Amino acid sequence: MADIAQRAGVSVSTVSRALAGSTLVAPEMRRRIARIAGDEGYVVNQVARGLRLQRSRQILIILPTIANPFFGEVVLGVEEEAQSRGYGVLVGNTSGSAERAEALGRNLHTGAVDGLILLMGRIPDSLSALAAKDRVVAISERVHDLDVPTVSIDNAGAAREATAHLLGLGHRRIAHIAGRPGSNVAAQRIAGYRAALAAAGIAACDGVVVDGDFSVASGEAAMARLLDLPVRPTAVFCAGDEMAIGAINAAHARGLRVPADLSVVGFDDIPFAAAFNPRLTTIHQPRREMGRAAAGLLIDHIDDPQRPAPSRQLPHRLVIRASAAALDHSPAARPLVAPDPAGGRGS
Amino acid sequence: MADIAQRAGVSVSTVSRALAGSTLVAPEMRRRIARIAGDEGYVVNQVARGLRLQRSRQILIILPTIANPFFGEVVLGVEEEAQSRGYGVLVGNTSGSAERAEALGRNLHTGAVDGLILLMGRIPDSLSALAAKDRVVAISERVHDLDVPTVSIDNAGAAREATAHLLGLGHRRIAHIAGRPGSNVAAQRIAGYRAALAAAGIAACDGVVVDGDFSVASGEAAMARLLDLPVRPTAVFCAGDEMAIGAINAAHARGLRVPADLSVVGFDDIPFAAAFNPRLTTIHQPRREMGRAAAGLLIDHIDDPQRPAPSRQLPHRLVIRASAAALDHSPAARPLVAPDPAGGRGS
DNA sequence: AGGTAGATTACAATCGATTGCAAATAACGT
DNA sequence: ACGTTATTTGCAATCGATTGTAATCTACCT
Repeated sequence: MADIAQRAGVSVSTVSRALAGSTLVAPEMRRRIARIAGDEGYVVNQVARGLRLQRSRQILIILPTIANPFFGEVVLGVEEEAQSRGYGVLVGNTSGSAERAEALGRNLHTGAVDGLILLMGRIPDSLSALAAKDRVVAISERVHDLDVPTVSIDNAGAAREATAHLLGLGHRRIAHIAGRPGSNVAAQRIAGYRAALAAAGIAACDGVVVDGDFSVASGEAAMARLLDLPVRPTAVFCAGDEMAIGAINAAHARGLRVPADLSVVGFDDIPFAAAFNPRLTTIHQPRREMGRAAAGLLIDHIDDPQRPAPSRQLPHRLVIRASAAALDHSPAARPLVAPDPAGGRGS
Repeated sequence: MADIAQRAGVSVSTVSRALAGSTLVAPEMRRRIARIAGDEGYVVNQVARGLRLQRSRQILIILPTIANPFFGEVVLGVEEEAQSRGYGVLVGNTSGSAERAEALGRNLHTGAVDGLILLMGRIPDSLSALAAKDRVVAISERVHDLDVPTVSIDNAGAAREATAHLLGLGHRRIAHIAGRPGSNVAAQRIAGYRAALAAAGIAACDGVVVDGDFSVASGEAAMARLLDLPVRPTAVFCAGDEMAIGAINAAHARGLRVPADLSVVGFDDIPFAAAFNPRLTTIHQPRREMGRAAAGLLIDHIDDPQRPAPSRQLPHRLVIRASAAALDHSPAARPLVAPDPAGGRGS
């Protein structure tokens, strides 16, 4: 910038004002400076600017792993909203490391970013202190039991709806493969599942809940355990699509057909849910909208710290595809080991 | 920091040195300052620090979309290496917007980050100038025809291997669903596919190439076109797993069984490749290693700008699973519209 | 011609760290 | 007791911007 100032024969303050489009600098001079800056390939140093202004116009999304397909579109939504309001978005991956989460969170204190969006429920205590403060909003998972504004869906209601769908198809022995113990949303989905069974007057002992951790492998393992039960469930509601996929694969491995022998309902409607075979019946979360809403809340609050960010709940939707079907009461149904007429499955 | 200095009755320079662990400050004083800093909950302002030192110890990964499952583990690899060398990692999503890509790239100039890792081949011209410079490495896709150090696999060789696998299973009419036109890796994979056919003495006209764009939908559309051909291919090699999944779904929609009626080989070995039904035979890319290697190259170069970063090629691996099988020569095979004995597919 | 409002531009402080060099203090030998 | 060296600490400049206030300049009015 000093370069440009010298070139234009003015002081750096004038250059700064000219580049900022201030009316305090003569229009002709403004054009001249803009031209020189262009020629020089000058770009303002955001670090210096950030130091002076004490803000970066950047927000940071912290998530456990970028590999989780649920997050992709959430990030997109955040970016749409942020961009339209002049903010940039960065994504930080903790890989489950508390240390890394802490390092990322520090970016808020150090002025590198103006706000934080958390896509995880478990955060190190050092971050709690931070999150309790300000300029932080969460998506999907409530952060511990902190009072962080959260954008989510009605997880219990959605789980109730998913289970009711299965009940409506005639199923009575409906199992549940739950999310990671300790997760808030996992608990809410269990509660919704139980509520639906109770509302249908089904005894608790006919409902079976097995814990998973949202991964394909955990769904497979959980399903294997369910299939070993003396009296096998005819349907299973999974707290995540990956676990539903794992469950279906486990059923296939036993020669069971989905949905003919076993109905499966997932949760999240991840991008692959519609491409999987069979196509997954699942609860759709408005991921992009959730991202937008969270970014909106956060930026509102950054731009006007007076206004506290409220929590928001967005509508979900049951998407009926092909992995859950009406219960077949014929005696041939539900064989212990189903024949596999297609012959092409598994290996 | 001034606070701490006052509290400890020393100057800020002493505090700075104490916190940096300099031997120039008395051990006792160092402990005292560390304690006070801890009590105050002080964290150094990285923006100010970055301005003074002209480096941030952060690197930025720029990718087209975080939703692409290929990238997840690459990012993990980058993070592992970066963390072990004292660098932080941020991820920037362009969503295909050149404007956003440019804004992200500027972070290098402005000192917000010390280096860039590009996971995309197409970058705006404004970024080209930048990329041509320094402190930039690419993964997988070569950047335009710029001389940016690149970490990749032997795409042509891998494609040749995949096609040879199909040839080895007895297939002769092998189609190819290619990646996005203009993509470097797509072109290399086409070349490898052609080379394999040529080496097997198969006339070019028996090879059919249809363009896709790496998405599930494009694979589905491409396969539909291939199945409309007067003489249908018995196998297809897809330049990406998502397209392979789309192709398989298109085949199912026509009542064809995979691999009984159609063999499919993918590319990338994305996380879902093993969970899909049928499990995908595909080329595995060492994603995590690629991330590590790229980060290593970049940081080597940042830490010692003398040393130019070389390109590196990592080994790939053909993973044989269940989506490709030996060609069935029986007359019943390859019906125009296959019966669907399982009855549970599609909807 | 003198004065003044209005338009431009420059000066200098500031953001929060780091660091070379000078200054102060302590320890020690003679 | 004094000079010398070793150890600590402080001063002040620096990184690259922004901005309140002062200074300068222009032009116009009387």
